[in-house]
Amino acid sequence: MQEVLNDLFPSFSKELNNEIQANAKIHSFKAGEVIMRTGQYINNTMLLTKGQIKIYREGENGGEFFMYYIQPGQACAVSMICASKSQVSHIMAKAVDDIELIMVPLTLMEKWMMEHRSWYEFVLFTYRTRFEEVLEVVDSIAFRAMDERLEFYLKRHADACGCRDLKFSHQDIATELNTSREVISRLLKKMEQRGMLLLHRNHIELLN
Amino acid sequence: MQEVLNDLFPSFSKELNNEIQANAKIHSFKAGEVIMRTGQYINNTMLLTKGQIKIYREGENGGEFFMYYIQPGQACAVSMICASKSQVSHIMAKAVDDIELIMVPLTLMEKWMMEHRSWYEFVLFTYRTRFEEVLEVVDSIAFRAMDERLEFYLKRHADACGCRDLKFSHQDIATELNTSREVISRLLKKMEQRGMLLLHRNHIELLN
DNA sequence: ATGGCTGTGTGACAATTGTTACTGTATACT
DNA sequence: AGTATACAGTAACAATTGTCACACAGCCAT
Repeated sequence: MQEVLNDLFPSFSKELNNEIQANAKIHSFKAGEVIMRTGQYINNTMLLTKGQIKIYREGENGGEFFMYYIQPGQACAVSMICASKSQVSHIMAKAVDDIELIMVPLTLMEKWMMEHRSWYEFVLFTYRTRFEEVLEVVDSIAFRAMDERLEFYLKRHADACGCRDLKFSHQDIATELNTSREVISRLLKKMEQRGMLLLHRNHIELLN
Repeated sequence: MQEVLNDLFPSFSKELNNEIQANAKIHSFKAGEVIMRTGQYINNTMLLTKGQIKIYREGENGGEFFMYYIQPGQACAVSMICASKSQVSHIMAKAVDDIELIMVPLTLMEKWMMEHRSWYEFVLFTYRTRFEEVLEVVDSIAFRAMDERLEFYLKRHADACGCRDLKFSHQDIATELNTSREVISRLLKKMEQRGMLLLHRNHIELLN
């Protein structure tokens, strides 16, 4: 675990690393598993060490609106914020691929805030970047029409996987943008005609 | 100031109150003044003691999308998050009426996190509630059509002022929801026909 | 190969939202 | 009082988005 921590969380102090190794547990989830449900009580802060997590906001009618990715070396801001009072989660987290994460009990999470400057800074950095990311999401839905939102969506996923080949069906995208498949098909077709991408079955190839 | 602190921030410890009185400055703004601009550097955390503040997200084309209110006894979460590294603001804050606030230099804000448990809890509480509030905003635009968003908007403003008479023009509402006046007029008219409210000039009276 | 399933393409249409244009009416100002 | 201005109502139309219906192609299992 020492190696993983040094690699992915280089800002953590030696003492903090020792505390983590002494107290935290490693969990793993299979691809597609739901890690945290809306309404579930949160008792741990999670540090992601392997794989990717997607964070969704759930609608009343079963919608799953995509908000952001969590990458290795990052933490779940919601689990940190809620942790302080064993609050209920307002989001849903799903494993994209097989993942591994370090679970820190909330009591320690709080204790370390006082004792370890590097932990304090990490937590605040996490808060800040997630807040900003959610603000960008607000932007995209408050100010932009579906065509631009789709571009924004594709771009973020390409950034997340670091590749130009996205393995989604049109229905997947429609669900995560809370619209219908036909709308996505139409808009993708237009983007293909403009030379922005190539469409394949279950797979979109970004150009340019 | 002691009295104001006791009244509006009852959770603060005596020692914290003393520190605040020794180090913080009181500022005031007139109704309608912009307190913080998008892109502006943040060097202070702000505690509101009088009046109300509205927080907006600004669009590229000049839109002012309303996100939430700050009430007396509350703080600006963005200024706390950004403060830690003198970051740039991603939101715009405007005084609704004449306001007064306590300005805390960011260096102290950080120092107190370590030294005063009541400050630490206050900051985390602020983060958490704001994050949740923004998530609700995401909900409203991601999952709901304009009629429901308008209801949500009116409800929040009625809660904020604690009254059933909202002194807005249709244009005000349209701007803050990033739509056009005609759309708001149409929807308000329908709501009036359903007996949900009464329309007057520059003034909407909620019923029920 | 056959049949069944999922994913995609498309047309037609409905509903919502955005835009333009033009009223009239209340309010503020001189 | 008379004028200018901001506000509100509304009709007509455009554009976008949502819904329904159906065709067809690729893939998998038998």
